[in-house]
Amino acid sequence: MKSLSIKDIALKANVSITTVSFIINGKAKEKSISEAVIKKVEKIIIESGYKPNQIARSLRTGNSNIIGLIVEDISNSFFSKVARLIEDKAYKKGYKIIYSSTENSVEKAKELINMFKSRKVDAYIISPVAGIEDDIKLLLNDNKPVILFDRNLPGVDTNYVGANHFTATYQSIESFIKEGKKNIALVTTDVSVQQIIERFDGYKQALTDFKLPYNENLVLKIPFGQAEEETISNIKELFKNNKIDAVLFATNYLAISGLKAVKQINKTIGKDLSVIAYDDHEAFELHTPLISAVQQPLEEIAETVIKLILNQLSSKTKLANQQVIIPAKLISRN
Amino acid sequence: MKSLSIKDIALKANVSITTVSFIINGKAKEKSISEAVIKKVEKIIIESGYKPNQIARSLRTGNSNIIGLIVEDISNSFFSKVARLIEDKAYKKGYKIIYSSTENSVEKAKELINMFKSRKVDAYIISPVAGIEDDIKLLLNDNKPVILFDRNLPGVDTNYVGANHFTATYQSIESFIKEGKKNIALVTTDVSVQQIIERFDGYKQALTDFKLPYNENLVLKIPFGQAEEETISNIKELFKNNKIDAVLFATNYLAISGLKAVKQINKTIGKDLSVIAYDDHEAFELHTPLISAVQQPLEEIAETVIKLILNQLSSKTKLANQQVIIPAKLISRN
DNA sequence: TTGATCTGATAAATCGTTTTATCAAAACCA
DNA sequence: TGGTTTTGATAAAACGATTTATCAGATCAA
Repeated sequence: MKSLSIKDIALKANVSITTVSFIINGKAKEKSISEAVIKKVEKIIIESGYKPNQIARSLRTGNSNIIGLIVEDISNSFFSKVARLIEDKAYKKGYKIIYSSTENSVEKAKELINMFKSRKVDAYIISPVAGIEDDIKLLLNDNKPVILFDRNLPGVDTNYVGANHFTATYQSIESFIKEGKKNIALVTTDVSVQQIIERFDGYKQALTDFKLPYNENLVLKIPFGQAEEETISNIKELFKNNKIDAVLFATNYLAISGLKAVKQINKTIGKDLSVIAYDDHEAFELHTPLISAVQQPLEEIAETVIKLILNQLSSKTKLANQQVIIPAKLISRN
Repeated sequence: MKSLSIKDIALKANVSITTVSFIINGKAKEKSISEAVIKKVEKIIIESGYKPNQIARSLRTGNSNIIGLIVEDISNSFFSKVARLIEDKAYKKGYKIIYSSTENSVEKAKELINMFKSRKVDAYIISPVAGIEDDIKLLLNDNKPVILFDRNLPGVDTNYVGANHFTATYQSIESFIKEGKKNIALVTTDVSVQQIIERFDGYKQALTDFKLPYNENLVLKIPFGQAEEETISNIKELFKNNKIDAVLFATNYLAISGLKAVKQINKTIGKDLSVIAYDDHEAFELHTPLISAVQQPLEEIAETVIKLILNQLSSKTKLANQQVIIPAKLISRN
């Protein structure tokens, strides 16, 4: 059951391999192949169901029509939704996406980059972890388009698409304060990636601007990858040990654990406790009461990422790097 | 910035390309290469950071160490979670996964299979749509391992891993009946894939066995891919036009839409309306009241899929096809 | 001593494309 | 007419690995 090669087609059509190749690649006109030959070869290709071997093609041309997408965790709904949108849009332009999760491990991220590199992907979309700056610089030296998204990597000069995490966080805290809240907690993760830091900074800045004291006991940093039960018990501790009347969760999975924690202790969300989650989730629209959330414009992020990539892939000259900051918006569900 | 090739390494080490290749592939002993040469070449490889070009390797060997995973929709949490588990497990065995979504389109599914085929993936994990039977048979003829999961394809003789949808549905309906419910609705989709049909059959069989009439007005089939607002309004209609005291949602996203619908009309889940969702979701654990759900054992499914694949990849002879049915369990959260 | 086996290594074919260089014949031009 | 350009097509090199066949010299067995 060997699959057909261009050679078989050439044989059947009684022309050379070169001719077939030109026809396949739409260079027939340019290379002045006669109409009759084009027709004949095309007919044979269709009838035989011949599909060019992409591996051989990639080996020769050095590109693959594949874009590599590296995210933190494909099972997180934020990433899976963005991935799906990116996939759709890329697909329409003839590009395929292959994705993989880093789980925030520097080592795995490096391995993935190497894997993609040895597969000759044409471009990279990366939600990076700190520590892979040099690997990314290598890609850039290699003239491969690299778009960072969701979080930037200070020290790497490339394209970035992300939401305005600082402002969105600031506004969330501001809204708590305007409700009259005074003891505002932040539940975040311990990974030091830029978007998490920005969220932390937005929190602190809002407190300062509105003349509330910053109390580090109200900031809980959950280790990334920690089992959920432990996270829930950490959060219960937080509430037990402190007087808290509002809480911002810096990621949607933390908010989910947090809501479970709140359920287990005797707190009711509403008057005595306000909650905002960062990154929306179906659960928040269904929760009783509804949970407010900071919503990143997924569609717009995906669209921008793809646009930047395609621009670069189609331009022969190196384009100026762009930093696209897209506003995130607080969806108040009170 | 050309990347290094095996030729460069051979040159530097002053040996032949063949020798380097043997060393890279661990055949040095077998091919009786001297210890000294092995050491020298390995040193150069490490120092130079040489990584073999996988494309060239694939072209020559015909395989890729890549497994293709085709799901219905990667942004559905059931699939993204299974995908992530499969990815982890495959990764540990040196295989990479590339995934893509079919969106239940026959055409897109065929295209994806072709894309994977022309990339020479070593094996296929597919959550199929009806209509791609012939394409799958071609893969099998080609001696590529194919594992169907989540839903089987009658008429294709290959491996299958999935939950016992019939029994789980039957038990769900049975539990409604034991609560004393008499007007039990089913909200499902219009796609005629096996797992959906099984769920439907389980529903009907349970009604029959417990001597309840089957009323087709109580079965709502939502077109796949329909906008959520419309789904919600369909479900509201269902409740408006019928006396319903229990409802089984055949997928988690339908359950989410359904819960939103219930929220909008004046129904309260509890005494007057019981709800079970098929496939669990974070939202159900947080909902007030808690929502019961049929939980598929994701970990076990992923584990079994990978095991079947690896067995086949490592065995030279064709193994007998296996149909692994894993029990799904009803998590009662009342 | 001679033929056989082992040791250590390599040259060259191969995988299936794309692309460059080349060529013969026809058409054009002055 | 003879030189130049166009037309229509091809042969062969290249991409970067793996693998088969081959080889010279050393060792061994009888």
